[in-house]
Amino acid sequence: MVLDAAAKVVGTHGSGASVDAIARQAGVSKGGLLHHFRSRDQLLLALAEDLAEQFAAAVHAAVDPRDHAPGRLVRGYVNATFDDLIDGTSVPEQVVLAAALSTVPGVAEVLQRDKQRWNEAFDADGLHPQRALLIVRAADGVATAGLYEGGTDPEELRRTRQLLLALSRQEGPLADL
Amino acid sequence: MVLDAAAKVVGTHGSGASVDAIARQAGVSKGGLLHHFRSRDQLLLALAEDLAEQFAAAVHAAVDPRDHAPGRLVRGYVNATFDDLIDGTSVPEQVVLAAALSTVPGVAEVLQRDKQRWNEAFDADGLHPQRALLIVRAADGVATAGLYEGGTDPEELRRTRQLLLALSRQEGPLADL
DNA sequence: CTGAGCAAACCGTATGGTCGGCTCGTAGGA
DNA sequence: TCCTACGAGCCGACCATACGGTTTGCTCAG
Repeated sequence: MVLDAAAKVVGTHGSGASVDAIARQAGVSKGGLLHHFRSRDQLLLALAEDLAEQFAAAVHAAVDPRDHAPGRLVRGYVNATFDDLIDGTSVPEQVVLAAALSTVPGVAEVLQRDKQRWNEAFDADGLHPQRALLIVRAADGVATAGLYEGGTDPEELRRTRQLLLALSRQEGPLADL
Repeated sequence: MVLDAAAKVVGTHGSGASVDAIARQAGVSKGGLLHHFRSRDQLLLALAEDLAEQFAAAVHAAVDPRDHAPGRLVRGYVNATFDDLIDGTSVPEQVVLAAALSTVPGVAEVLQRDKQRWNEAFDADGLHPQRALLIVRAADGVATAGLYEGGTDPEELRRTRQLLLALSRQEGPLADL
């Protein structure tokens, strides 16, 4: 798809990626590309929305259908994040993309709305809010950190994932830890 | 300073910020700016290095000199992150910058080396490695998340900070939480 | 007098966006 | 069934502008 090509180019060349470059990667001409997206900014905006959608789909796909305990969405979030972090590179790519795109007009609002939706979903997930927040933020942090290195130790990733999952299976506040 | 101006422009306009724009923000001409930095890429590289340095200085300044217990550096890291997250906006800005710059040739290596140094420093901090990792990644995640919203609830930030600090004052593995 | 610091004009190139035209699938009339 | 008209999708040439980097020359401290 066109947006996949855009994601690849923006991921490697930053938010300043040229329409030419994206079009070439997508196998179309610049004129053809701008026939679908009125302008470069609209293209990047569509990319941001697609990104958020893709990640949400990955999370919901990672939720265990047999899991009905509180925190199931949090566990899906953690698993989706770490899955892509271990064998693919798509999540860190998404982090770069989100950050790179955050300077494009309109994208900040999209990301903000998306984050708001996540917060509400976590609130409805049954876990103590602070506990859910800590777990999700830690997963975010691991994904962000995964950006800067050639690849984190897979064994460490596995342990961290297990720890976060274990934390999500307890309830109540974290204050007494 | 010139790099501060560069940080501001790159933070708002992305890694594609023009030399002109940075020069104007810094109050010098493009020619004058390129007199100090051979090229645009060198300027952005210097910016990345300065960024890493500034953050490291903030962390070390946030370490309580009377604190000699294991995890003191982790606590400094947490405090530095949350301090800037609450009253300034410089840390989220640093996150945007790091991500935006990560596509600039050479910057990825700088950030990677910096991250490696942090890992070593945390290893020498006396805390159980997995515990330190969780705390630091959670702080990173909170900083990253702070990007997308107009501002997280300060009270929630305060509580999260206290939680992370409390976690850093216990020792041993986290498995039994 | 000299050289560092800076400004401004300048150059070739790359960019975002527009435009005329080409191709082809298809609706519809005979 | 055949022919025609049409419109969506796409291409490649084109234009004005903005870009990175170089060069020239001014200013002023030592």
